[in-house]
Amino acid sequence: MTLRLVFMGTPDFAVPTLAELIGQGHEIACVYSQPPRPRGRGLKPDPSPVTKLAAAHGLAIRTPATLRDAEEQETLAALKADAAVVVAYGLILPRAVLDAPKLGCFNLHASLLPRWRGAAPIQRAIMAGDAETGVMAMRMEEGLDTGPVLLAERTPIRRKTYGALHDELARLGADLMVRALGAVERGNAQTQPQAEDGVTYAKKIAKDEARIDWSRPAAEIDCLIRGLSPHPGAWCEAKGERVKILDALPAEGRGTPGALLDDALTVACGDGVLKLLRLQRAGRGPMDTAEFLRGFPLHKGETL
RNA sequence: CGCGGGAUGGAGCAGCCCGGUAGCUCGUCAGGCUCAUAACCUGAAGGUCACAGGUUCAAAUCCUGUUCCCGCAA
Repeated sequence: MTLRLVFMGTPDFAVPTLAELIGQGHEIACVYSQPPRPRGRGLKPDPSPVTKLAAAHGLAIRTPATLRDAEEQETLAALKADAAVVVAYGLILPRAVLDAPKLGCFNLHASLLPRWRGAAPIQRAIMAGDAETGVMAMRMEEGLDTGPVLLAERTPIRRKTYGALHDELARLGADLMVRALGAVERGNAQTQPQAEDGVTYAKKIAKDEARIDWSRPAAEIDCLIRGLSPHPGAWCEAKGERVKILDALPAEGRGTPGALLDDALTVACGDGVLKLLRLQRAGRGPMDTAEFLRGFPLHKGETL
């Protein structure tokens, strides 16, 4: 039993799902992804992670800048797919596209909807200090992440970083989507409308959000650091140099916000203190506190 | 050619501008000391200073090219 699918996705988060669908033996009629954009050092155009995986498997690839024009929609409809699987694609799907696949379009979203609809659900959940998050497979509608849910999987956030949670959810999501499609294929998929209460939106991360304001409570800064680690990385300035903080642990204590309370990178915050555990200087690799201090001495009394 | 930083014993760095015996903080090993709070003392091993050319009596250090890593930006 296999389905004829169209896959739409772009970043690393979507890769495990595509890989799993290929592994399951589904027929991938075409893979849609964002066009190669100038990125990285040198601003050289680089194909998206999904594009690379699709290319490695010899799959048909399309990278339109938009799905709004009729010609592109006809091309899609001509594929006569059973279903479309959409994971972090990055383009709005117009009605015509949503209606093209026989069984519909299904989306994988990395949050416990209706909380954190939108672009950066994993980061926002951590930054907000949520106790748990998860992934959901839903049937797509025209609204932004508003469709009825088929399956969900939860996971506690604890002290996970964005990077760790991202990878975990990408794996859980891949498995979830395979199961959801299985139900769809058998015709016994159950869907449940999203709750009307508790809707929040996960806005994209703005660059000025990544700068640490030591006058904020330690617990809040801790969430900011984990939510942005390792990318793009919360940062502060030390000796006029930009330093990313990749991991830290809140503790008891008090002092002038930004002040170092010892020789081991314990920083005073607006409420409580934060022990910096892993950091990275511009141009250098990430390193633990002890290593960092050997090459970049910071002492009690200095201020970040 | 978007801007910029970096490559030095196992780790993190200094030295490079003002060429001339390779240094610091750790780690490792040996011995000593001490029964303990990331201990201390002594000693030792370990580096073709990313790679390839060039300049020079002499290059980690100056010049040229190459490779790799990273920050910004997107």
